Amino acid sequence: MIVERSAPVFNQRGYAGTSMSELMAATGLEKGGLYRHFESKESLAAAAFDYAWEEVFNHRMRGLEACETSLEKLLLFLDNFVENPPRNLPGGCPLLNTAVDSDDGDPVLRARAGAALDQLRNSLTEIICQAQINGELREEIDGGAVSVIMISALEGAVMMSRLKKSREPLRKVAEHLKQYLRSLRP
Amino acid sequence: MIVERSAPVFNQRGYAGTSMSELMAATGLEKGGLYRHFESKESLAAAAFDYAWEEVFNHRMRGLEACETSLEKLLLFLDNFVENPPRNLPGGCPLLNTAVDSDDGDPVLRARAGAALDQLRNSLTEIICQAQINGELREEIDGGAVSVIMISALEGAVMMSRLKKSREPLRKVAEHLKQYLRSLRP
DNA sequence: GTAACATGAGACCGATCGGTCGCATCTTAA
DNA sequence: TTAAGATGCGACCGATCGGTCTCATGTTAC
Repeated sequence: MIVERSAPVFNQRGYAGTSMSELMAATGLEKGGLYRHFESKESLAAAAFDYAWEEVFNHRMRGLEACETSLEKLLLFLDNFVENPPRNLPGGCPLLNTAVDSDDGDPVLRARAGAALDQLRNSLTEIICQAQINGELREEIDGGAVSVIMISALEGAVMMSRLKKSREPLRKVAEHLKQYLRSLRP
Repeated sequence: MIVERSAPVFNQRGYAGTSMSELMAATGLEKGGLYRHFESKESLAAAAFDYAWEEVFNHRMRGLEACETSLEKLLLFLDNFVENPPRNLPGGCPLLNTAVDSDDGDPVLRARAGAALDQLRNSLTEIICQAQINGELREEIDGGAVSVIMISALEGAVMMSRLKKSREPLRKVAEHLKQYLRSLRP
């Protein structure tokens, strides 16, 4: 419950921008209650990120196992990405937020973000690889490069969409990526 | 000079993560000297962002006026983007950093980031539009959408490259965008 | 019933936060 | 030479920071 209620605060305000008193307000606990379960603000932030990322990752992967083809999985992934994120997790993508927040700072959070990126990249690469085996995508394409391109474009679009408070950038990028994936068919 | 020396600190550590004492150390001034020229930390951060963005924007646009065709301008823009950024401005792209930092927070910085994004998007859209007039790109493509796609992919790649401390994502994305632009020729 | 443990409150800590202000010093122009 | 303005120092302010500790109150097992 502490992690669940802290995650949105960290995700919206960033690590340095979040104070223990805000976490006290969000959880309804006093300082002693919080430090009973976490030895530091940093370890709570790490746990909150892990929780937030799991939520977001599962949301993006929802329903993929029901797809008949690997290409459909990739298209559904794009739809999931553009769709409203879990409403209990405002503040945008935790991976983007934490990566930008920590890339010159906290090594603990930075490592968490790096692991999350690896997980996402590996998942996409695996689907693309399977699509190649199935003959849905050309054999000569580099699955790793395609997933880097997809993730970059989507995360950059999250930044733009949030800054402009408009889903338009995300939609345009997802549409472009769909077209791109179709262009990779044999 | 204050702005010049403060900009890298804000860019690396973020707004909330930067303290006045760090700015004092970076500028060599005491607190009184700083507040003589800026009424608050926020107004200094805004000035520092404007400076940082101008540096980065100029760096990305460097040499474009010497290109013979508009398509060459777009390709040079991509090369500039991937190339090492101004060495006096560590911490990655100020637009990405400030957008992610402020999208749920400080409205002053948020507005600055929004204006920077508009400037970049308009500049690219204008080049694309000119390329269409020149017959270098097909007429039916949406220049605004293409610039959104380019910026999204590049900024997302900045996040990945910085998190992984590797230029590979940026290079892959730039290569993909070059190929994408070529596919848009008549 | 009671001993052992888990949980949380909240007073307290030194350090640091962003910000103010009076004063000394420097620069400039007449 | 000197008056006026510009500049910067650094002590100082109250508030808040992350973190600790003691003590009271559950909760559980025997």
